[in-house]
Amino acid sequence: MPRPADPTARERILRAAHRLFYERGVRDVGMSELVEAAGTGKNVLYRHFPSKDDLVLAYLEGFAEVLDARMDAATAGLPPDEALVALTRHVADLISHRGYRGCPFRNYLRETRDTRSAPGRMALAQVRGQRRRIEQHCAALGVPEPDVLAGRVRVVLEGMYAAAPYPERSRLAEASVDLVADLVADPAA
Amino acid sequence: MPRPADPTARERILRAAHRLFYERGVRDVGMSELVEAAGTGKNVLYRHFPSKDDLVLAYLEGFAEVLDARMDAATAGLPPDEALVALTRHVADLISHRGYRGCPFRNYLRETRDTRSAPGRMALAQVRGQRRRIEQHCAALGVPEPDVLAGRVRVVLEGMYAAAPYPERSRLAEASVDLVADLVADPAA
DNA sequence: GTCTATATGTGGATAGAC
DNA sequence: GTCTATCCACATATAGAC
Repeated sequence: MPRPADPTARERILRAAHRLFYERGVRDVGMSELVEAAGTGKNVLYRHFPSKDDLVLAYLEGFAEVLDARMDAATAGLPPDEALVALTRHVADLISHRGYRGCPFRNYLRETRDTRSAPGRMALAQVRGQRRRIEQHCAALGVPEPDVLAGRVRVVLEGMYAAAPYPERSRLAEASVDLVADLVADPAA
Repeated sequence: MPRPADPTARERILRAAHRLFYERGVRDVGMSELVEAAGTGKNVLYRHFPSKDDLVLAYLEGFAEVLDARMDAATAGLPPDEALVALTRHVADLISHRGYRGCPFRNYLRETRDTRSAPGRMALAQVRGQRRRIEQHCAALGVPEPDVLAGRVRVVLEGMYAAAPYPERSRLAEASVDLVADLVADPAA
């Protein structure tokens, strides 16, 4: 297979994009600041990524790969009820972590209100993917109204992501895990 | 009392700011577009609002006045358990409404990540005010752990606000109201 | 590959003609 | 008050020297 001339520059760019875009937001970070952080030239950046949207898309795809893998690992092989709690536990651990800045896909969508360009559609697909996960687990539970339970769980997860910037996020994360555990244990409540 | 020379220009500016800032976000709307929508001159705008932050602050304060009043009206005179449900019901009605674009204060904070300037601190104060409302109602309930319940209710409300852009927001709103009603009815669950 | 200069557009903010 | 021109900073994106 054809091998790129030198992967180091591309890697440095992606690493800088990952850090800066996530910490400060896509709109706040200019291409000039990015090349400075990557230690490369502008022409090299635009050779690898013809537009900023292309770089943002690569940034989001990199995040999706690792986040999806971790989410899969957190719920793999579990029965649906435990999977729902594990999924919530996983997100709770995420938002409790130092340096966590919220879900990168939701952040991008709310920052840009972009749902049409390539990165916008990609971020939307990620959010919908999480919705599908929850709905599938709820459907597998065999409860009379799985969509009602799925709606409740989704609201709690959205609330956790939204609470990521708050100082008391750890407390809210624990409250969310307990809440979802209760919901799954007694879906008719 | 001293009366401004002619309130019509200022009113038109505020009306245009209210509509454009809320629909498309503060960052997306430039001062040039704003004066065009208001049908006024730039010098007049900068005479009433010396900087964009001043205009944004006035925009947020206008929102706060009406939103606080409606929230007060929705929960006035109710016992704490009913107040919590009514508060949730109120937000559920808000996000189900056509043209609703989410909480303007949370939108501003997430759009700008600004918590230091005047509008940023004002938006933060609004979010904290809602937190205080919930915590006071929970404390008045007399349950053993009011903070745990408050955390659960807050996560649900944050989730509702975050779900405002979703097409299925009405379903999620109803699920949220039912969920909070269950939580209040059986706080130990 | 790095580095500098620059084209082009747009942001907030100002000044002047009328 | 309206309307136009403009300053300055910074955004994306391009071109060229080395």
